Amino acid sequence: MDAYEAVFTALAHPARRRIMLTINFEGGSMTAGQIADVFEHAWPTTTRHIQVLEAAGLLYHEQKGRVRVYYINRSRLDLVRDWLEWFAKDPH
Amino acid sequence: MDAYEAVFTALAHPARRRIMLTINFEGGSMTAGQIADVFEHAWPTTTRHIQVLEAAGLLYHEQKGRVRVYYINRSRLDLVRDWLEWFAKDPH
DNA sequence: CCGATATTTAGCTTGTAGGCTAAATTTCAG
DNA sequence: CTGAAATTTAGCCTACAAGCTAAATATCGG
Repeated sequence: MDAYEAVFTALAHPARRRIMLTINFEGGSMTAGQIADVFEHAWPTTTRHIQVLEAAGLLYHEQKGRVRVYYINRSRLDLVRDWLEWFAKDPH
Repeated sequence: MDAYEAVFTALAHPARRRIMLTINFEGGSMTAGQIADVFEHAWPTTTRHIQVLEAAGLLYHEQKGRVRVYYINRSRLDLVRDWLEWFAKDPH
C-alpha cells in the first residue's frame, strides 16, 4: 500500500474526516478519549479509525501518562494537494 | 451520501484515481473503450469504476454515435481542495 | 436488414472494512 | 498494592465493494 493509497483510503470514511477536522479545530491535538467522546460509535470503533489515520501518516501520538495524545500531521495532507495539482490546468 | 462522501470515496480507489489522471493527461476526454484499454481489468469492472466517478460528479459523458465520451469535471475536485483548506493553518 | 463494434447491465463470488462486546493492558491515586 | 481510569487488543459478524463471465443493448456500415 503506497502513500497515496493510504491517505486517500483513510480520508474516504466520514468518521475519519471528522476526526481530522475535530482535532484540527481543537488546535491540532486531542486525547483518544476526547476524540471518542465526539462520536456515537463504540470506543473501539473510534480507536480503529484513529489507527487507520495514523497508519496513513495523518496522525501521530505521544503517550502522556495514561492518556494518549493524538496530533495532526498537516504536512501529510500535501500528498492530496499534490495529487490535485495534476488537474490545475490542461496538460499539453 | 453527500457530496464530500461521494468524491472522497470515489477517489479512494487506485484504479479510479488512475482513470482521472489518464483522462486528464489525454486532454480531458476519452471514450469508454480507450479508458478500458488502459486497464488490466475486465471491461465491466472499468465501467463500474467510471460509473462511481460519474455518480460523484467527477466525470460526465456524452453519447456520440456508438462511442461514449467521458469528460473530466475539474471543478468538482474543488470540493477536495476546499476541504483541505481547513488545515491550511491553525484555527484560532 | 445483418453482422460487427462499443459498451452497459445482470448476476454471481469473495475479501475486507467497519460495526460491536468482552477482555487485556497500562498508569495513576490513595 | 489495589482499584479505577484510559485506551487498546481480540475476536466475531455483516454488508458491500470490486472482481469476473455471460447476456443485453444500441449504433453503424455495407
